[in-house]
Amino acid sequence: MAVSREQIITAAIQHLNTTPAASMAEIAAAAGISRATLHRHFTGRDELVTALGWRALEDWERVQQEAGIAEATASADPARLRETLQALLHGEVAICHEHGFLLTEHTLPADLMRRSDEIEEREVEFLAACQRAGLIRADLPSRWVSTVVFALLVAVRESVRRGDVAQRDVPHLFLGTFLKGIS
Amino acid sequence: MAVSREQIITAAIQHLNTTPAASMAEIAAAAGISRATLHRHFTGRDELVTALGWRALEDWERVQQEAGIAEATASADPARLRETLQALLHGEVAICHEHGFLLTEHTLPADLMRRSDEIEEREVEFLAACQRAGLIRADLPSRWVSTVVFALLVAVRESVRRGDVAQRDVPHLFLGTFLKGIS
DNA sequence: CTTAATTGAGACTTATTTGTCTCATTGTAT
DNA sequence: ATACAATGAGACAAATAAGTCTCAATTAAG
Repeated sequence: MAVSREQIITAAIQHLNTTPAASMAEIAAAAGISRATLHRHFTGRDELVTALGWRALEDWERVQQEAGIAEATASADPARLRETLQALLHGEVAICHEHGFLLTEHTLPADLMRRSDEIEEREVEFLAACQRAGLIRADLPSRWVSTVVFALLVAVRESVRRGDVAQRDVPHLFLGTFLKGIS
Repeated sequence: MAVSREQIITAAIQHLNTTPAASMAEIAAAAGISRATLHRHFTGRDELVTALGWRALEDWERVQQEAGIAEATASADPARLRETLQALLHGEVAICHEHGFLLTEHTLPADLMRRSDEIEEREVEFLAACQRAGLIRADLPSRWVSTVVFALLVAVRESVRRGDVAQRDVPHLFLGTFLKGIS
């Protein structure tokens, strides 16, 4: 049966998450296709990794949209912001396992990075709205809060990978730690 | 002038932190020595990276010892534990900038990983003592707390690298976020 | 000053990976 | 059944980096 481009991307993400330095041959094998076919879909490794990057951004943006952060930011309504924050963080926990490998990639094209900055910027603005609404301490730089979210997702990823915490406990631990800290 | 093995290690750490995929030639250039000399000190890339790993563990353990976590853990004295926790976290913030590149290395030898586990275990035990003393919430798994520390150090690293927060604000942000969360 | 050790520069081989190409095979649509 | 498209397998060249070696130059020690 034919393996679609999207399926290749999915398989590549999964494999690169466990083996970030995998060769094209390994990735092809992981996707269940030949190396030649992989090269028919993606000119080279760069194009493949770039495609994975765009997929990651799509997922991230989808989570933002499904949570409705733009509308919540505009509304400035504390109750709505709280709901949206919950939804956003839950969504991000759900997808964080797939995109950790991007941390080690340093050859991503400028337009992808620009898009990434845009999406992050939207999140920073949302978090700033949460701060103005009193949901998040106002004495912290919004960008720091955003980076903390990102870092805690790294913690989630690591913990699950090592088996320290059960997958189902993760959202609760994550949210609790994020909001209330550890003391 | 002669460049010592320790100096090479230091230079290699600094360079690999900005360019994790650097070749031996690049590392040699960064250390100000020739490729041949680099190979006289380290049989191969593996041996070099392993040496960097040991250096990182040394630094980590030194921070633990200077903070005195073993004694504090044994004492079970809340006041002492609080002091020690502060010292530990400050020390770890100070060294976290140097060892981020290890995240992308996957060829570290078993004995190094074992040593890493030992040092981490000591930290987990210390954090557990902090929990028993009421400094840290007892409803969180100690290992999760340990991973959160690690993750927040990632956030510190990222924030400083991107220039989002000033270096001098970092310890305060880090400690505040860790202990009290963001709400 | 002389000698020994260390280093730098560069040539060289080897290994790995990438990217291209060909051709036989498989699967599918008409 | 036939023709067309996609795939798999493998050969091949090019690129990159690792690792080894030699030799001249530099440095340090006596």
